[in-house]
This record gives sequence, C-alpha cells and structure tokens, in this order.
Amino acid sequence: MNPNVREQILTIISEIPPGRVTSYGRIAAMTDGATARMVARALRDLPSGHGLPWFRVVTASRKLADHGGADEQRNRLMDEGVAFDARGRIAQDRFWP
DNA sequence: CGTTTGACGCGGC
DNA sequence: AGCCGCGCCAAAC
Repeated sequence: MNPNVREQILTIISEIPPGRVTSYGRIAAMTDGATARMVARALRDLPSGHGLPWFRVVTASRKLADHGGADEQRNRLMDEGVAFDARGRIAQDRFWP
C-alpha cells in the first residue's frame, strides 16, 4: 500500500476527539484515494503499543467492526461516554465530521 | 500470474 | 429495517 496514504489514515484517526467516533468510509474519503478496506487493513497492521485511538473507528452502520478486540473497543468507548443502544449501535451525533 | 481473503460500504430487495 | 450480493484493492498463497 502507498505509505503516504497510510500516513494520512493514521493522522486522521489520531485527531478524532475523545467521546466521538467516525467510520472507515469517512476516514477513507478524507484521504487521497484510500478505500474503507484499506483503512481496516491499516488498523489491523498497527503494532501493539501505538498511541492511536483505534477504538474510535466504527462501521458506517454505527456498529463495531467484527474483529478480536471488539469487546475492548466497546469498553474503551463507554469509558469516554459513548452510549450504545440495545442493538449495539451508536447515536449518529457521535460521529466526528 | 490467477485466486482468495478480509477491523468495509452501498444499492437492491 | 435487515439481509444479500457485488465492488473495492493490497496482500498472502
């Protein structure tokens, strides 16, 4: 993958404010040509110990993506005040522009 | 070099 | 309002 675009992806994620979330697709649209799948791949490839708020990235349907750390992600978000409804979805106004 | 594989998204139904 | 199928594209095989 183009390391330049990857850098953009990581930078955007690092700027998501606490208590807000954004989607894979939204992030992809802010970069120069990345797709939602590339954003997902970039997150998957993150080394442990990075400081990025990876847990603030959710799907376009306002649910958590299906991956191993989904449980931890839910806890992290709730710690920041992000509420989930009974179906595990997040309020739309929680999205970061 | 052809296929398969996903931390996804969207349009149809 | 969900489910399904297809598009997407870098990587792994």
